Amino acid sequence: MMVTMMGSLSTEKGWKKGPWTSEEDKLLTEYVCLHGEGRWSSVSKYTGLNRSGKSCRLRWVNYLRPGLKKGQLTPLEEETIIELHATLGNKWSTIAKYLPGRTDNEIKNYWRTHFGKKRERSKHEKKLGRRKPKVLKQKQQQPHIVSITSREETKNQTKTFETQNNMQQEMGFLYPTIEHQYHVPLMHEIEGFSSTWPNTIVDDDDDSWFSLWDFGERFEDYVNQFSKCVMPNQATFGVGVDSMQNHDKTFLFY
DNA sequence: AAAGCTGACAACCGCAAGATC
DNA sequence: GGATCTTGCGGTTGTCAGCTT
Repeated sequence: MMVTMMGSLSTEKGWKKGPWTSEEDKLLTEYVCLHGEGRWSSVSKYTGLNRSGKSCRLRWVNYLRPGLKKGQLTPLEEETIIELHATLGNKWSTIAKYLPGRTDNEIKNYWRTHFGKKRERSKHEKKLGRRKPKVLKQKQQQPHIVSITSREETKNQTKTFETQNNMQQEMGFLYPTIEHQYHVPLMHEIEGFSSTWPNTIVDDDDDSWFSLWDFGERFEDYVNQFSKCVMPNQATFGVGVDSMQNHDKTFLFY
């Protein structure tokens, strides 16, 4: 039998589920103030809250914890997410470490909203035989997309950069773990690049994800910088030619 | 005006790893 | 050393508001 997820149902153990009330929030907040974070399974015992430890932790981490930023992500945060996802993949908690005040859940939702569904829709359209590139909503206000490299110019230039573990890094950010002190430059940290993410068209091709980006004259510069950097969990980083019809752009794939 | 669609968000689930008994 | 418990993570789904048709 299908169980309604969001309704105020109780589990077999008797835990309440569904949206939290302000009273429940208050009880949980008081508990954390007194006992600190952790010991989530004890929350119900001390507060009378009929919520599982898991549910309490999630509510605290994603909604009640002090210092959380509310509201829309800034363009810089969006850019950071996109770039980190390109290197880290779906490591939402790791990505969240670079965005103070933002939760992994929030970032995950953002990504799925802006890219996941577009991919699904793209696949759907592919089935229907009408593939069209989709311009990201946030980028539509930016200037028109400029062709970077012609199809003919890059047709036979597809190349792959193996990740390199011991490169001396000069720009970008550091991964937090000791064993991954890699340095990957963010777009805006490369001299000459805009502080905002370039115009982007998103589409999918099987299970890979790629973008068409307007790098202007600095495309090769960025590729060279990026290819010097270690990309954890990514086997390759490459440059190829857009395979979509009617598009003559260079793209990056992961 | 109503129905359908879409994006944003909150919250649950399963699983895995680490901690504790 | 094994069983159990706790915690954290990533994936998924339901709801709702706003937009489009």
